[in-house]
Amino acid sequence: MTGTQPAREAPMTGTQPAREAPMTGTQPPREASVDVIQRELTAFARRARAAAARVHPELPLVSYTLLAHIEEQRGCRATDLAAHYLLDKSTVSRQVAGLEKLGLVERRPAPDDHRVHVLHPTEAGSRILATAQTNRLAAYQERLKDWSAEDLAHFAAYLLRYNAAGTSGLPEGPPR
Amino acid sequence: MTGTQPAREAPMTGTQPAREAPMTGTQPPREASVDVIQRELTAFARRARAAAARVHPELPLVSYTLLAHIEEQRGCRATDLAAHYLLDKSTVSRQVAGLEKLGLVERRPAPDDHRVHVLHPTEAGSRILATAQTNRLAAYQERLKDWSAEDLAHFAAYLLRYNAAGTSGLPEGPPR
DNA sequence: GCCTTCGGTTGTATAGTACAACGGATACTT
DNA sequence: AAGTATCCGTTGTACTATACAACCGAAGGC
Repeated sequence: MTGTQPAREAPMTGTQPAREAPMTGTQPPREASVDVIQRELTAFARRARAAAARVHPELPLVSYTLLAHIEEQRGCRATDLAAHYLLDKSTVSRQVAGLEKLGLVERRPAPDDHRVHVLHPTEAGSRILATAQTNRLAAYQERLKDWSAEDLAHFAAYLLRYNAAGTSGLPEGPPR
Repeated sequence: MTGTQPAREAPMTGTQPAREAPMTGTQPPREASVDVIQRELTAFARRARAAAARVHPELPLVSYTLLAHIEEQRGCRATDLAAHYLLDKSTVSRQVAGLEKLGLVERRPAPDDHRVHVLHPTEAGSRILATAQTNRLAAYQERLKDWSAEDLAHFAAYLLRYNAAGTSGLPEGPPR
């Protein structure tokens, strides 16, 4: 497959030599870069589940993610989770129910609005989350051990920037 | 680290000046960067399925991915797909069966080894893949429209570099 | 006080996936 | 040559993740 550690200045793979633009500025063609980004992010997404299962087999991927978000937000509603991860509320409902049954989160009725359940990690939830997070982080550290601090910072910034768009507004696509 | 990470919303977003870390004790925020990377990639993975469904509702995410890989490789075996995406061979077998039933791939027995099926996209497969790819690319173009060509190239390079590690060797984790 | 909206649950259906057991084919060893 | 191990793939079974639709109860608007 993609050999090893391709030079970071040559992002175009696939079938395009992208030769048609001398471009004077050594600009790697926008479109080729976008194509690579698309492909690589997709490949990552496809592997994510299996990777997560290896890193923290005790906590399924979705549970981990939702629990992490709950803790991160210091309590949130199911609807927030659904919006953040583009999930149906029924999915979130069941996930949360599962987490509750496992004793990892608790639902507190909101005092002002009797409809909402504010979700909080329990003691056990925080604990298991912490260890999962540790394992996870260790795996990433291992994988990224050859990266310079500068590259890491840049990569992180790019990912943040990428994800920052479209987490709430659903900018694209029909309502399916 | 107990659950909550230290610097979670990293101060750097967008295009950031990439100053050389002064390195003198203070902060190569390596760990913080890795944490952000971990978090953001996970968030992306969680949204990928829904996003894919919006972009090309006709072709399920997995089918799309596998088909794309088949075409990209100009024919490959089921085992290659399994290795590349960390999937069980049974999963791949069923996925491929589905693609075949849809008339999108065909299995040709390899002449030299009678065990393997070499997978190739059919005409229809290439066609539907092309349109899906177009939609997908358009969505990414839209999302990344504010990025400079340089940033795109860098981001693409980082993703390639990230994914290049560990696609084959399974460097981490016990066999569960 | 109705109707609407909102947050959430439950019913039902469908992908996607893993693991285990197996079958057929090839390769390795003696 | 025979026997064994190995590899590629399929099938049986079970479970997770997910969506959509129908629903319920609580707020809110008029």
